[in-house]
Amino acid sequence: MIELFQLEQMRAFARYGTLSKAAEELHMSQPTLTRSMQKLEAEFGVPLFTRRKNKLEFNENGKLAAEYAEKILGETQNMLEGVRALDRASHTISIGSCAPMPLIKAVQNATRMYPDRTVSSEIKDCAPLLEGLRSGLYQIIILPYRPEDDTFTFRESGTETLFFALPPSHPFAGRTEISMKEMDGKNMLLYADIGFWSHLPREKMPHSRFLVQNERFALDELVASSVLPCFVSDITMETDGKPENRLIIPIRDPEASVTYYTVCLKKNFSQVKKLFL
Amino acid sequence: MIELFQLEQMRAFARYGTLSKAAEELHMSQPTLTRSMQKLEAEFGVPLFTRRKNKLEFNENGKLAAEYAEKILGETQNMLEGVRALDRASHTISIGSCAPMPLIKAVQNATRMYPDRTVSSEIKDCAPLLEGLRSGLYQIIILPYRPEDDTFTFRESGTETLFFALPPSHPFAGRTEISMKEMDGKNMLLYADIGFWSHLPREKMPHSRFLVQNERFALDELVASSVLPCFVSDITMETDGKPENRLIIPIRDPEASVTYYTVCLKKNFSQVKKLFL
DNA sequence: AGACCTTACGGCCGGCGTAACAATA
DNA sequence: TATTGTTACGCCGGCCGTAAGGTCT
Repeated sequence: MIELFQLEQMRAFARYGTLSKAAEELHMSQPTLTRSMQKLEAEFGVPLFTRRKNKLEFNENGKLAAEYAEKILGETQNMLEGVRALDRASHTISIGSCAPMPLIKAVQNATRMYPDRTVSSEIKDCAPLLEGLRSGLYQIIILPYRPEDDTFTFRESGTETLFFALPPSHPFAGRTEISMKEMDGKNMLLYADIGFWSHLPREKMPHSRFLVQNERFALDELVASSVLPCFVSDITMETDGKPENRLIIPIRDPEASVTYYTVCLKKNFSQVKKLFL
Repeated sequence: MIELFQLEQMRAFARYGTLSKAAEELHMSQPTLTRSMQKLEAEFGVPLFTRRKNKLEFNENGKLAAEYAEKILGETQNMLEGVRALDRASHTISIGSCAPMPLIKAVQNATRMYPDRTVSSEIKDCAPLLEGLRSGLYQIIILPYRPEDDTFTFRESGTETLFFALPPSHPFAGRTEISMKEMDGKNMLLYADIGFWSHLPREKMPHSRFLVQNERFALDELVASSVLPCFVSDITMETDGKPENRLIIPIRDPEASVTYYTVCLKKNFSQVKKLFL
């Protein structure tokens, strides 16, 4: 029976041109390779080589065989990688979210429910989240709205409400409510990784400029040491506390308050129901 | 390293459901198969089976691996068959012809020139001959006209002229020449395997009915024992002789005389030039 | 002389089958 | 009790590397 190792030897010969070189690359003795190729030829039952006294070359049969060998070895590699990837995926819980705050809770929950699995997570816009859920990239995703598609199962999983955090010196500091339109044109501090939240201010406050901070630390420093307004939410305040010297003013726009939904494929619900808070 | 034999064992297990059955089918002991699958699993580095005390089953990894195995083994089979087919083709000279008479000479010549090769031949219409030549199905073909395409090399290789063979009692028996149109409506004996020749009478004599004989013997018998006209050619008369009690009358139509051309792919000419008469 | 392929020889390891054991239905 | 899968054990064959031989550049 032909074996993969022989095909690998044949490939090495095809690549390096001589048995000597190939044997060296394969870390085996050259006579061993000679015998192995003879055996391979015998298994095919047709000549694969032209033999001149001290020169071995593929004939047409051999060239064709080598092409097939390349393909078969490639497919074998695919098999190994594919199966290992599947195994890995089955030990990983992958969570996608539209925003960071609900994700934190979801990851905590997943880690508690499946302590022996790896939990990976990422923040994306809603469209790629839905696509990723369909393709199996995520086991569950967190959206800021109810999904319509009935291939999904979902459950409400909390709300988040946005506020302006203004310095006491701000003209609007005394207000009980502010609309985003009123704040349009005012420059603001903004944290980079806020998922779908990043769309809202840019849409409603097109004349404002947002000083986007990639580092949490940098943002906190600037909030503390500047009078630039920024956003907070009820959840960030619950976890990180209210910023010092800031007044928290509700936002009138209804979009400032969202309900999150944890979503999975209906067919996978039984496997992932423990992930639903 | 994973070996094909292991993939075959895996496939057998996938097909027969238990190691015992699979081992039996593979003509090996069952403990051997147990060990082999353990080793395979180790080589993947991930579990492929769920083990209950006396039940072995594929898990999801194993199912995926088995799919790949199927594919790889199939490709291996293709390799064997493909290479063997190529080898066989390289030992075979395949000749296609539009008509039987020039083919006889061509086959004789090929057998003489390449006594160690198998010569295979077939009669087809011109279109499939040209296609077959392009696709490598034939090394050379014989056409009744010069090919135009300049990827071909050709050489004139004889002519063939058709005649009517009439019984002495036939009204036209005294003529020195007859056109096919004059014979239209008269029923005739016709041999089946005459290649492109079979088109000509049907075209020029649409009102005649042709009593097609598949057997050479039957045709000869009928020619001898009936007064039905039939066709002969200069070549058939050269090899088989003139039919008894028949008058050979030339056909006026120019299509009754053709020149044959032996054709090969230009790029193959050096390999097959010995086949050109 | 150096590079290359093939054949000869002897050691050794890996895989095989038998046997024994454990669990299930 | 019959079937199935796993482990233990000892044997044997096949594969390997070394060595030697022959050919070509």
